[in-house]
Formats: sequence, C-alpha cells, structure tokens
Amino acid sequence: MANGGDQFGLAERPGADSPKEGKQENRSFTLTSAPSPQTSSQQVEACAEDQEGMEAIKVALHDRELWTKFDEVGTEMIITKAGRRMFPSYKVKVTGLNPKTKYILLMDIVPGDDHRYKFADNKWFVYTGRLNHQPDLLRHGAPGRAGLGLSDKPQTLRECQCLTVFKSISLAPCRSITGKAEPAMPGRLYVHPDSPATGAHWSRQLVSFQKLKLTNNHLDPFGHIILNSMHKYQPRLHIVKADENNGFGSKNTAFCTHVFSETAFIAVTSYQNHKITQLKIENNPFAKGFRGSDDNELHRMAKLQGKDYPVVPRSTVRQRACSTGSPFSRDSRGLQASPEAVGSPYNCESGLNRCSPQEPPSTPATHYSHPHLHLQPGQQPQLYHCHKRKADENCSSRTRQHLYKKHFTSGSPSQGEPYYHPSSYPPPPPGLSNNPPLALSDSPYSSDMGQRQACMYAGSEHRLDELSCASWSYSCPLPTAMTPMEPYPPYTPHPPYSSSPQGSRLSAIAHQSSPPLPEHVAHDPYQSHSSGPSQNSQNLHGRQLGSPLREYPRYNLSPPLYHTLDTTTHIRCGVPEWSAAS
DNA sequence: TCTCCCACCTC
DNA sequence: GGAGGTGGGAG
Repeated sequence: MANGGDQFGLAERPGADSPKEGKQENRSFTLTSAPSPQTSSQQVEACAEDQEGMEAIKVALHDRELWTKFDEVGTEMIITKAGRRMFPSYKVKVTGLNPKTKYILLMDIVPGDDHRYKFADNKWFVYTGRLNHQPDLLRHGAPGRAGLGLSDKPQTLRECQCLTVFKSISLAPCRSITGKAEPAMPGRLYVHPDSPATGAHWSRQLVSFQKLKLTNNHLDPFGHIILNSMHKYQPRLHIVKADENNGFGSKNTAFCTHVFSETAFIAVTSYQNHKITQLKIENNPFAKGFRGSDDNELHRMAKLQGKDYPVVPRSTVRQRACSTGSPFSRDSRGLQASPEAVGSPYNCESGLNRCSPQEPPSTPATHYSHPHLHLQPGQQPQLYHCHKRKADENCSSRTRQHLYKKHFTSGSPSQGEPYYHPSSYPPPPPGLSNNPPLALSDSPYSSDMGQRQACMYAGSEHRLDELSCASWSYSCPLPTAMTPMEPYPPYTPHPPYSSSPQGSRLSAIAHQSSPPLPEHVAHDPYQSHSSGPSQNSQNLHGRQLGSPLREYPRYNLSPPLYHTLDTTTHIRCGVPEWSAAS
C-alpha cells in the first residue's frame, strides 16, 4: 500500500516506532473501550452480544491503487463554499455483514493532526508555530524513519526539505511559520443514503460515498462536511448496526470503524501540487476537458479559445510554471519527474516507488482499537453551560439557540473523575449512546422537510437524567438551524489505550469523528482500523463540550435524507456511557 | 489564500 | 437538454 497516512503524518509520530504494528489486511475491528468499574456484568454481556458479528465485518477500499497514487504524491481535496466532491471517490466493498441485519453506514472526516500546512518549493511544510526563515528551528520528524534520514537533531531548511520527500507532511519536520491549526470544525457525519439497509444490500455492490461534499464554509447549511483549508484530514467509515427502530444512538449500538490511511488528504481551496492536479485530470471524468496535450488537442483548445494558433492547456502551462518538466510530455498521465523533482519527494512521480519507503502493496484497513483523541496533560476541555448537571435541566429544544456560550474548565479534569475517565468516554456518534438514539427509518430527512425534522429537538421523550454521561448533539444542516462552529480542542498526541470488547458503541464514533485522528492509528498504513471508544476522553470531552447543547429525539432517517449530521457532543455526567442509564 | 466565473465535461 | 462536477484563471 501506499504510505497511507504517512504522507501527511498520520502514520508517523515521534516516539511511535512501530507503524506496522498490528497490521492486518482489511481488518475490521470494533470500537471498544475498557469497561469502567461501573460496568455491570450484564451490561458487558449485552455489549458483547451487540458486538458479536461486528468483528467479522471486512471492508476493502475500492480503487485502492488510485488512492495510493494520490497518496504517494500527497492527496489534496478541493474544498469550496458550495461544496466539492472528493476525488478519488470513497467507495468500499463490505463483507462479513449479516445479510438480514440492518446496518447504517456513515463517514466522517477527522483532523489528521493539529498542524496547518503550507506548500512551497513543491513540498508540503508543517507549520509549527515558529517564525519563518529560521532553519535552526526546524522541527525534525520521527526518529528512526527508515530512508528518510530522520534524526533527532534540529534540521536546516534544506534538510527539512529532504525529509519532506514523500513524508513531508507526516514527519512534521519542517519549519514553523504560523502556528497551530485552525480550530477544528464541528464534526459532521455523512450517512450513506441507503442507510439503513440490510447486510445483503450493502454486500451486494460497492458502497459509494461519492456524493459526499467538502466545504470550507463554516456556516454551511447543506450538511456538507466542513474542513479547514491547508489542514490534513483522515476519512473514516463507520458501520453501525441499526437498532430496532432502524436507527442508532441507543446505548448498546454496535459499530465498527474503518480507516484507510491512504485516503488521508490535505484540504485546499486550489491545488498546490501540480502532480495532484494532473492525477485528478487524468482520472476524474468530469475533468476530461483538461486532458490532452497533443497537437490536435492544442488546436482544439486554440479554436475553443478563439485563437488561430495552438495553445497550451492551462494545466500544462501552469505545470510548466511550476516545474521544468511538462506533465504531458511523456505519457498520458502527464506525471513526469522534472529536473527539479529529482531528489524532491513530491516530484518523484514515476520514482515514487523508488523514493517512498517500501510498503506492502495492499493497505488493509487500519484497525484501531481505540479512538485516540487525547488531550495533553493540562489541556482544558471546553464546556458548555448545558453540560453536566445543567444539561439535565436545560437540554431541551429551547437550548438550541443559546448554547453558543462556552466556558472552559478551570483545570484539567483528573482521571479520578468519572467525568473524564477514558472509559466513560466512548464518544457516541450522533444520536448514539445515551442520547435519544437516531432512527433512520421513520422520518427520512432526505428532503428539505426531512432535514428540518432532523433538526428538531427531542421532546420530553427522554429525560436527560436518564441518559448517561455523554449527550450527543446534532447540528441541523439547514440555515435556520446552523450549527455554531466550535473548535475542536487542540490536538495532542495521545497514548494508545487498551480496549475491551464491551465498550463498543456508536457513541464512540462521534467522539472520534472530530478530534484529530490519533496518530498511532495512522501508523499502520495497512489497516483500516476500527476504533473503539476514544481513549482520549479529555480531548473528546473538549470537543463535545465545545459544541452547542442540542438534544434531538430519536431520528428516523430513512433515505434519501439529509445525510450529514454534526457530531459534536458534550458530556453531561461522569458515568461511563455504557454503564449509565437504563 | 480565497471566491467567482468560465468552458468543458459527465450523467 | 439540463443539472451539476471539473480545474483554470482573474481579481
């Protein structure tokens, strides 16, 4: 497989020297978390039953070769105000599902790290917060990175650039310039239009998420996934077992998460690396108009442009401006290593294989047993009024418009507090866990009306105090119910934590959806990983807490519907979600 | 860096 | 034929 997340640092992390650890072919794993002390044996059993079968689910990324091509160069995805589709499209083949069981498939895209990137000199640089032009301040990448010449010593700009070859982004080796990443956008889930559907349905053909759109509009009313430009992201696929109401969100919802590190990308408003542009043009049918470089093509374009002389395709012109080699000069793919590309990581297209670390040809889904969002010691989660105890009183529909006020905890929560105990923090995906669950069948919100319905708050059907610690909030994709943008908590590396099979809950999905993907997850470029409840409870907390407090009734999302849901969550109590409630 | 508009294309 | 997906380029 390709470097997978390596390209953007997803697989690399200082101190993490076993990227291949746990590597498995398309290994799917369920999100689990260590049971908290409060977890009853009955609950554990119930959970185990719920999880049963989820481990057998396998997911294969469609068109992995194409993804790998992009990944080797450094995938970029255009984001626009109106929303732009991803290319390559995210399509998967799912097997191992129970033919008669109904599942909900959804995607989310989480930050790959807390860095902002800059493309210069044909390479991606990581901003780490220091001033530019200070070679001695360059950060080095993860030590022990074979073939990359990484070392623990500070590196000069030139050395840094060398490091960026193929691993530029991932190694976080470069110089710092502007600082940390922009606050993460509220995580949104893109529920596959076919959801819920039986295992037989999902297994019948490829599951495509090609209609998913990315936007940089923080106030996006269309439900598109909101991203920040020049930031790294990692798409994730979640497979959730639908509950009796064809929804999800109940406490014991079983689910598994799959991550293909080669699908990591950097969001941009315009392509930075011309190699990516060429790959897009050559492979995306909609960009066919930009293909071609032979005489006929040039004449055709000249004619189209009202000129009587051959013109060079725009893309070609631009490429030439960027490199000495013409992308169209050799083969149809237009990817040529220009002279300047020699020795440059991103310039080695044909030499990608040569230049990039040798990786297995295939990339099994990354298997992660835990979400990995963690706050650094001392990091303070953001809290909303509606949180915790207040939530019980105010988390009603009326809280919808006034939850934008946030405050920060005076200090970092201690592990002793159930509130922040990792085990209590399997972040429920939207509607999962302790909140009123989402149902995908009764009230479709594919239509506008559906969307509106989706935005409605839960009535009194569920008492907040009956819910366990984590409450999920969903943002309404409609303009009238815009989700306030709350930043994700600052990204921080986090240690992996052990998991147990019981904790698997959809609730974990949501949690994971927003915070930066734990680097260790990406470490294994060969796995799709499944993640369990987030380890980084604090981080998750921060994110959750940072979201507006909104309570929705169980959703019945029958397709077609509004497929995107915000995944911001908040913690209301200190009881582990699976041990609380009912 | 971003937005808007354009021509060209697929569906 | 029209809606909508492309990247380029002007600003």
